[in-house]
Amino acid sequence: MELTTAEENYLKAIYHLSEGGKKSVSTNDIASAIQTKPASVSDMLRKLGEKEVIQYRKYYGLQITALGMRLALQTIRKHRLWEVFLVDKLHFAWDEVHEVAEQLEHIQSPLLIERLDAYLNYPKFDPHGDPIPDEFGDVRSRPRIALQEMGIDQSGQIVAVKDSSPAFLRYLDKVGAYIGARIKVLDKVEFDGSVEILVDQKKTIFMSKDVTNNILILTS
Amino acid sequence: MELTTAEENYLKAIYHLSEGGKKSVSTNDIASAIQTKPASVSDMLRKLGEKEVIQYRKYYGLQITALGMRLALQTIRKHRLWEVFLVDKLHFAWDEVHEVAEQLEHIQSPLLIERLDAYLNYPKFDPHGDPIPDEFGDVRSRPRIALQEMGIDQSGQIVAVKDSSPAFLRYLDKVGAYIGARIKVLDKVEFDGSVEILVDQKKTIFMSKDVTNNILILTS
DNA sequence: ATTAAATTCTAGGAATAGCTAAAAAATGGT
DNA sequence: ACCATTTTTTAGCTATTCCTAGAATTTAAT
Repeated sequence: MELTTAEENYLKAIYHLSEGGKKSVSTNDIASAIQTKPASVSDMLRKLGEKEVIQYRKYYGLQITALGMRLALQTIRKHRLWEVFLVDKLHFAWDEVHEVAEQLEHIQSPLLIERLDAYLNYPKFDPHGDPIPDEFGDVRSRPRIALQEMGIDQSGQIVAVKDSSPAFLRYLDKVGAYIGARIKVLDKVEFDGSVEILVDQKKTIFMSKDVTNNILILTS
Repeated sequence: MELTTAEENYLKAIYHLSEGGKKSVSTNDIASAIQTKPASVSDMLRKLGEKEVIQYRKYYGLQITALGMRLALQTIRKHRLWEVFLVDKLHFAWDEVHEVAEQLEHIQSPLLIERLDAYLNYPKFDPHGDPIPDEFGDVRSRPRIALQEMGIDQSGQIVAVKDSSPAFLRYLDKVGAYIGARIKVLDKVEFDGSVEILVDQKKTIFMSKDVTNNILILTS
């Protein structure tokens, strides 16, 4: 079963909104997620329902089907593999990859993705630390906690960011807090929640609570 | 000025047909080149005329403008760079690259192409030996002759193929006549026009006239 | 030069995907 | 339980790009 580019984008948004912990996904949510109008969303939901990638009951919510899940994960896999390519091979910055990957994810060629995956050495996480589903849609996610939740002397590795806005990513780059960096909590300030951390056993930096809440750590 | 994917494909076809030595490009030619109906072509020509990438007079032919030329060469540049990527990096075979490159060429990101070009080490020719235009649309083409036209003892390098059908490309791969191979003509058979050549100073192979007419050589 | 054949264009229609405006249904406050 | 607000859907339009059928124009043949 083939999906158009627009359908793939809707399905991906629906998947992300479903995973986001929300019990039910609303038409308005989807509309603002993909920058379109609710009326257009209604139209598309009907179509996605007919294609059986979602179960759709008018005025009530929708539920993504097993088929829909599989297709969404395929698109997400492609998106994240391309992001790895752009950053690792073409030296794009974190904040430059998204819109290009958004286009590349719609290229249709199973062989291409297979070869790209091999070429990148079967990466398990994208540059933002999000897991890359395998060809069957299986995602191996690791238990992660916010840097803010860590205790003094606890150490781990930066594996993801919650906020991936260009401004935030640029800040992280500047202070050397890249995905994969090994960090250790040296001190926490009670008063404002700011944290002092050691990065890669050599550089000490301070981060505000706003920042540490947005950095996810795989503890060790 | 922005072109849609469909417009880019028409313009590219028009460019190729114009370069093909034809004095004027017909609606039928375009239709068969891009596998569509003449009626659809007429429609599109009107639109391309309005966008001033071609000069179009109903019932008489069309002429590609300087603007159209520049845009067509940009698309061709992208197509050929992607082909190099697919073959050099992802180890695609000659006959597997075309349809994927056909999709990749429409990705819009000047930065991507700039980085890809650098990553591939600024290649001047694609895997079929066709020249890659630079960012300004300049093409440095080399004088090439058909293998069939070479004399005995003349040597050179395979730089392109006229017929790039999968069957032909597979045949070339099988006999070891890849793009870039250095060859020397050992003998020519008067009777049927077949040619005996030495490939890379080690392997001797026979090729029929049909084959040698489709292989282009940069003589040395 | 006139007619037949081929080519090319126009008209009208279908599918996709978006929009606005307005109707229908669900939700929330009192 | 009712009414107002919010959410969602439907209806009707627009634009793109393709199609078929048929009309207009050019070309080729006698």
